[in-house]
Amino acid sequence: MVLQKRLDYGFNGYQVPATPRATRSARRRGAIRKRVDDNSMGAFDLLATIAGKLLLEGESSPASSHTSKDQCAGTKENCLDGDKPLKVEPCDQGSCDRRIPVSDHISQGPNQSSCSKESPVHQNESSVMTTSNCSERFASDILVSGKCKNETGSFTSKIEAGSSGCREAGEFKLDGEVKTLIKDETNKSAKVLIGTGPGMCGLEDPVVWEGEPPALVSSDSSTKVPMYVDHIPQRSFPTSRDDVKVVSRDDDENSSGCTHPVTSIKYSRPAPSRIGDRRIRKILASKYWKVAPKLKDDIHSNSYRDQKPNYHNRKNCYKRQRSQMNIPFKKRKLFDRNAVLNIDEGISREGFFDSRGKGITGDASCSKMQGAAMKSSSLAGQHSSFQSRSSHVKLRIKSFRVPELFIEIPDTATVGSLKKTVMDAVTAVLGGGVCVGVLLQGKKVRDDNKTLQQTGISQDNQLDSLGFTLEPNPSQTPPPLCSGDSPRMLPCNVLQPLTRYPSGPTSEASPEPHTASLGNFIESDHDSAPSPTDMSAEKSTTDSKALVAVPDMSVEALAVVPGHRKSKRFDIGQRRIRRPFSVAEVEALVQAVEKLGTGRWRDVKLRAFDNAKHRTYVDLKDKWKTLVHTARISPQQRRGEPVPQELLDRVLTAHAYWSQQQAKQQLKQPETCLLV
DNA sequence: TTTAGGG
DNA sequence: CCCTAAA
Repeated sequence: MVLQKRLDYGFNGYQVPATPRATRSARRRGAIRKRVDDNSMGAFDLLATIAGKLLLEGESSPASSHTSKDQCAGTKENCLDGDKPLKVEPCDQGSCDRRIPVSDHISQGPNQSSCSKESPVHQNESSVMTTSNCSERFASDILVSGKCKNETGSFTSKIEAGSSGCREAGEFKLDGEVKTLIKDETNKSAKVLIGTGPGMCGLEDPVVWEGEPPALVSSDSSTKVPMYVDHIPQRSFPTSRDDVKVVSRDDDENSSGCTHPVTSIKYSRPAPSRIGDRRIRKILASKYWKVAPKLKDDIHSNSYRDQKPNYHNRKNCYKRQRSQMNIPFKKRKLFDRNAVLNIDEGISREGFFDSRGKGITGDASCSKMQGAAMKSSSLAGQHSSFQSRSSHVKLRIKSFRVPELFIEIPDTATVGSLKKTVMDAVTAVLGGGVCVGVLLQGKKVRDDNKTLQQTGISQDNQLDSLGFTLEPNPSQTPPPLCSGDSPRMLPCNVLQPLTRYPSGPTSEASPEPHTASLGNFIESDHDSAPSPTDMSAEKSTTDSKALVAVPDMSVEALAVVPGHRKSKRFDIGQRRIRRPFSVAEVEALVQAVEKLGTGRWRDVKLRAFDNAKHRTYVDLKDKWKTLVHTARISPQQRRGEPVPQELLDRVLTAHAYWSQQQAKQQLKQPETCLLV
């Protein structure tokens, strides 16, 4: 029996808690999360190998600072006109390398503050700080591309001009495929938000707004064929765009929770980055970057003087970028925790290559994964000229496609903040754990251990068909082969983006400005949000279609992986996004506690937050704890959204009441038990 | 799984 | 919010 006594408590009526549940059969809590970090990955070998042999025409990818600078300038000039809605802001002239231009821009937006603050913080945390050129570059590129797209026709030409300069610099370039992109846009319901001006169209490609809750699925992005600035015959692989679907966890869902005024970025990649929590409302379509990094034979050697410095810079950049990322706290945290290191290192040297390699544990896994996660990019590898020495293969990668990114940003955000957001997203992707995939004649080369010779990559005729892809971190989608848990994956996880849904369970919640936009998503709160897995699957499927070359694998991989993937990788180590309780939620909580008392959090949850999946009874309990604390401290000491004093008073009253009750009950309990 | 608390 | 010991 359960004894419930009705107390006279003034409130609606408190009830004595039912008999302690303690009696319930105890369950084993067993789940232990273990986090495994696995460094060992062989996958990367292949890349490394290639990288080692790649010769970059230009300079090393890291591009010397000056080059980068040039590039920026070039881009700017060429691509941007002042009038265009989006301007690419090149970094300040010389300073490009040093600072992230974006940040500068950002200043305008509310975000800025956060950014600035954060960055330092991160730095401290990570201990790594540096300016990065990279970020800037990316940003600029991206912007440019977007712009380019708008302009389309003209665009191309412009770019080229610019690009030429850029290239030399060895920087990344974007290509825009106008046509394709446009199409995509069409397909997508999305609208470009970013640009305000009519001219904004360019944005479209880059940024797509999705009407739907971002969390879920991005529409399949159509494949796009990247154009290469180079003019080189573009082989376009119709790679599918990676659509990334953001997976959101239930928990993450509510956007309302998002407090970040600024923007949150989600990584499109399903991958496990722990980093991201953010969910995105707006999507940036992935863009293609062009990377014109040039690698020298020796990775080590990249020590060409210039390069070397670059190397460092790059590394720094990445780190910094991370630090800067807007990514919500959680994300950052994740980053920090995880594996930042891994990735960074890789990148630093080789640029993308490394990073990926590192992240990826195994090639095979990667490829598979990639399918699942995103197919990311097609490689633009144009042609590689072929080896001068018998033993070396020269490859020139003209562009990389960036995985699709989802970005959430308030309409009120400034262009500068948008830029930054995009940059951060890109950075996150890169830094987070992009994997490099190698395609040969459209097929993925899975075996990392094979030599170029063995794979045929070194053959002249093959070079043309050699492609590289940037893939989301596999970690998310562990290859079927790997046991789900396989430690390997973990490393990848780092990257895994967390997505956050904007929607707040109880609509009431969303305090944020975005809210309006988010409003649509509210439902997503309720878990309606598709699971990442699903998304990935779909996406992958789509992608696969799009991708001519690599289709099967990806599909398969997807198919296999999907189900499990999410849960595990995702969860592992992932910290839920912070979702401050809204006043309405607090009110509901208080009311429920008044009625049910403390100690019955499950009931409270069921009663008042049954539809708020992201609020667990533990959360409610914790919230109550904090409410009690908050109620006891002076208003000046309180932080966050102010809770009406009235509620706090109720909290104290109820808390006192139930505490007393509990005490009584304890005394009586023995009897009760007997009775029962 | 749920509670209860510390971190 | 997370993590965990206890129940």
